[in-house]
Amino acid sequence: MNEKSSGRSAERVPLSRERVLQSAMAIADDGGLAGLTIRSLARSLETKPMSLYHYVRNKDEILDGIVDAIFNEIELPAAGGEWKAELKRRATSARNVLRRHPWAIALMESRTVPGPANLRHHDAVLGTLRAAGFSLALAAHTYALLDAYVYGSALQEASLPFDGPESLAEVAGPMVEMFSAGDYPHLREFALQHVLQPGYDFGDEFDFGLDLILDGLAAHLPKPADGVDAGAA
Amino acid sequence: MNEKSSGRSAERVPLSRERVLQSAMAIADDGGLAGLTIRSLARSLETKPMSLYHYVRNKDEILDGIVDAIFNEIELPAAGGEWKAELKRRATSARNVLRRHPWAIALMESRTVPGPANLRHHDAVLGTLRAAGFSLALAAHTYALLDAYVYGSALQEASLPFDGPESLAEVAGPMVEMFSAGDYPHLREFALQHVLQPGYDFGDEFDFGLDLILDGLAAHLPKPADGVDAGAA
DNA sequence: CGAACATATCGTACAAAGTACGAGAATGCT
DNA sequence: AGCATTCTCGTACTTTGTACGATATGTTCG
Repeated sequence: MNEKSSGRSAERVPLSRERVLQSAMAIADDGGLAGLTIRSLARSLETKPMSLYHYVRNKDEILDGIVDAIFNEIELPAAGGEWKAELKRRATSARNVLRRHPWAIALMESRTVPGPANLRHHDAVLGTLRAAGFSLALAAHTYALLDAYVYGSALQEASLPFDGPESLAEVAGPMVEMFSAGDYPHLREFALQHVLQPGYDFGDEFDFGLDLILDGLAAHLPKPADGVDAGAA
Repeated sequence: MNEKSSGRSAERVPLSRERVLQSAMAIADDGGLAGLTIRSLARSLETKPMSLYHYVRNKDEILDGIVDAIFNEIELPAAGGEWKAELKRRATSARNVLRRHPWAIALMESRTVPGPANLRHHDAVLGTLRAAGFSLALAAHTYALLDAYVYGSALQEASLPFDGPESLAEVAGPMVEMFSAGDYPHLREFALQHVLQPGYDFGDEFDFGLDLILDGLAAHLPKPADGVDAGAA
């Protein structure tokens, strides 16, 4: 009746590259990148460090892998849809993903080899833009601008010393006092009169910028051609 | 006639926190963050690892220190100047600094305690905005948007697998072939028809976005009041 | 001048990390 | 059953940050 030693061993899911990457993400999610070590990863998979090396070449490959997994979580824009709505959806999704996995931002800089999910992603966005009539040049501008904004926003949020509107006061209060000496008058005003006011949430800033950018881009499109008909030619 | 042992020892500049940080930046500049270790730092200062600990508490303090040094290199906007020009100057300067020190971007995310240069910087930008008539709310939006864009652009450039328009071809050529299989058709078109065309330089994308953002912001200002005179109240 | 103290240097050593090497166990195929 | 392939992991080496405490180098005061 026994298969190997204990009945428990039967339910032991076999190791796999997928499981390794999944576990790695889970660890990074709640311990930061620093908490992700080969040893901690092995522990969480109930195995030993060196066993992992059968599924990944080295730690860098794990990092590349989880960065690409991130791209898989971001919603792709639909090629047929209205470009502004599609881009907004995609940007918002990307931003939410990066909020959920703040460690990914730091990784993006160091991992220069794009994975398949990353490529698929870029391709879909370009497809949406081209279908909407963006020239190649404008598509390039758009892509650079939007992505910079999304990543930059994520970077900003990740480097804030607080996590949400609640914990803001805990940090900002003491901080304001520190520079009540007279340095940083504008910063002081800004903190006291705006940021620390009830209802302020830094997270809300994202939409303002996103809309401003999308509207600005719309103005660069040759002809919306959404009048009933322009008589044309 | 001898002072200590050899005449050479006289010209040995004494260690100091400044020199430690300076050396750290130099090492990071040409070896990346990974090249910056306590030992490599000590070597470059011609001393021994443990000697550094008299000037900094630990490595984290070094990292905080060089991040703040980065902010010192960014041009501050003048409070009196025309806001758009001032913001553009500052954004361009920040972007250039981050290009020169790409490692700084990765650090920004992890270092959550702002240094004095960082604070001074924020204060100056806010001052410029307020002087130009930005409400606190609009100033917050502006700051978030512009910084996100600048940092995001830097992040993008840092994660490119090439360094300039020249080395682009070396990397992109093989890459395009890799997905000539039929996947990523838009990416392929984009690369072949646009990015790989002579004259394309990703670095040029920055200005497009910056101008778009600044123009968009201008539209949010209550009244330029730059007509000869508005009769006013 | 010398003793006492402060400041700065650094030798030694340890813990935590990535991973090379190769032995052993498990599994599949004929 | 026997062999080959695949997977597991024990051991050990290297690189890192840095704790601890010893030395050396001024500085001050009697």
